[in-house]
Amino acid sequence: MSKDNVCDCKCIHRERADVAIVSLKNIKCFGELSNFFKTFGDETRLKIICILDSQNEMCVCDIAYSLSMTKSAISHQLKFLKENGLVVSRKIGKIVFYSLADEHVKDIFELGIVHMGEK
Amino acid sequence: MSKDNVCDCKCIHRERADVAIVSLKNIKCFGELSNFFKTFGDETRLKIICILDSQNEMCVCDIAYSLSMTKSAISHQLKFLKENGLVVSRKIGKIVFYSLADEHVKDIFELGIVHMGEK
DNA sequence: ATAATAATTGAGTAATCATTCAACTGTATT
DNA sequence: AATACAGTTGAATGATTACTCAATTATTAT
Repeated sequence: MSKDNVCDCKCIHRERADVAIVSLKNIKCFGELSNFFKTFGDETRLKIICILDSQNEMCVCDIAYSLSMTKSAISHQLKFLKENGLVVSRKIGKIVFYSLADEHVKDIFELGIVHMGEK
Repeated sequence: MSKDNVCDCKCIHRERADVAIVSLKNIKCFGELSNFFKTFGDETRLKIICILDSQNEMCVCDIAYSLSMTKSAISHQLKFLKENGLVVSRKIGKIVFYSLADEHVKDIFELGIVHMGEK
């Protein structure tokens, strides 16, 4: 789509739009940030986060068992979670233990729970 | 997939899995909660949230102009945002003004920004 | 009534994504 | 060396989804 004729409207509140455009320019990381939130936006991944929120660390096997899903499916999702900075892992022998990356992940997850409770 | 043979592993930490299963059972709303987070997980929607975070309220037209997108595309996303409880709207004449639904939405968005900043 | 405009809607499409399946890697045990 | 098992990986597939386009609704102005 061409940038020229992209908005098919006579903008009503030009000043407001200008403020909006400035606030958009202040944030450099919409792509990364939306990926971060997208990671919370899947039921399976959210359940993994819930599990890791209740335990210090869990291996792939335990998570798969707890969710009645295959190790493969869980491993794919853990990769997604790791790539987007929500979990970290450490390997001991054959076993890989996963845990939440930091307090922000806990905070955001728990804020979501509170939000649901208040509806 | 049958529930019986769903996890292809010999579970290593049975006690941990049992704790995990209990913590999963405590939360009734994974579907709704993942939809709530999913709404933050798209670049366009996140920009709309950013805009509404910087202004009390904005009409569809202004948002479309600010993002160089069509009113139709924005309207579809606003519908998604509204259905998942992130925005509210009020109509004045022909114009529909949208704003963030509550403080939780602001909090989660701003927590995300902080999280990005610390990486 | 007619025209103009803000916004919504539904169908269509291309892109993205969650899970499955089968093959594979790395580590420990015998 | 051979076997077993925890975990990963890539391709395939069916489902979901973001945006476009064209048509439509609701409101205001002439």
